[in-house]
Amino acid sequence: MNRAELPRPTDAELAILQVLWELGPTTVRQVQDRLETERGTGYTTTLKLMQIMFEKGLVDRDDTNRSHVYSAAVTRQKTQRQMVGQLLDQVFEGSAQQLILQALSAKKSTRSELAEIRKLLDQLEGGAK
Amino acid sequence: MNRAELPRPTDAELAILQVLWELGPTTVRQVQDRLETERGTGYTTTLKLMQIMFEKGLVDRDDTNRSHVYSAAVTRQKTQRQMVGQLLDQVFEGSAQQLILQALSAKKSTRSELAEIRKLLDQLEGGAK
DNA sequence: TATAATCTACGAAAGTCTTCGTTGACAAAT
DNA sequence: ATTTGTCAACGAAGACTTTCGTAGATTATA
Repeated sequence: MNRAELPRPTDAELAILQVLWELGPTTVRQVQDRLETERGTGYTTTLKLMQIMFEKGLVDRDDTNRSHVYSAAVTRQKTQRQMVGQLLDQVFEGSAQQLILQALSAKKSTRSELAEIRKLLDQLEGGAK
Repeated sequence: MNRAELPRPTDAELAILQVLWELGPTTVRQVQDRLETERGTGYTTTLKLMQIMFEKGLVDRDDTNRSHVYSAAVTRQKTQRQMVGQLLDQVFEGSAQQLILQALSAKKSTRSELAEIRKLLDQLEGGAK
């Protein structure tokens, strides 16, 4: 079991992780094709970043074929937890409510989305002390 | 009205902003006294950071006295909004619900805190389409 | 007044992040 | 078989971040 704490992904690394999370195991080329439109960076930039991410342990790599196949070594959920936790410490003084308030105002939610959150609250209320 | 988009504060800058938000206008020395315990950095480091933040427009400065008095040029709320928005884009695919779910699981909330969130949902439901 | 303490300013070092050019290996096309 | 295209590897440049030492000015103290 690897319990070593992985570093927080940088901005460029997160963009790559997003693609890996969405597509599953893919080559640099596939990631690059996706990022080129939204980031406009060159192929070797993406390659280099993914190599660095491999060294950091953020991605796994299958190099049996000439085109190496990369996959995320951290789950989206774990990364979400890590970054939310840090954000709570850095700008919310640990107040989850304040964060939730900002999240709700940052992006207008539909009625059904609000209902889902309400459902979530119902579930949590069973376990809250 | 200054509508120019300010850069996202770095980690060290956020630590300083936290102090400025809490104490209001203060000197470098006061910020440093607060940060020394939790960060262990020297005085000139804090000074330099605050000078850089002034150049970036993240803080204001009153230099009428020899000890300059700094104050946050960005509100905590605005910074929260900025960082939550970015986090939503970077790791939540824009889903506020997912972020809220993680926020709730990242820090156990009490029953009364959950009730407050519920109240907030009630308010929002008036305006949701 | 002389000494010590405190402050700003400056510069630079060390680390990280992002970018890309170049090279050499390998594969595909002609 | 030669040419063309694709890939990983490497190195390095440039920007940014964080750190601190040193110098010079100002204030406080002895």
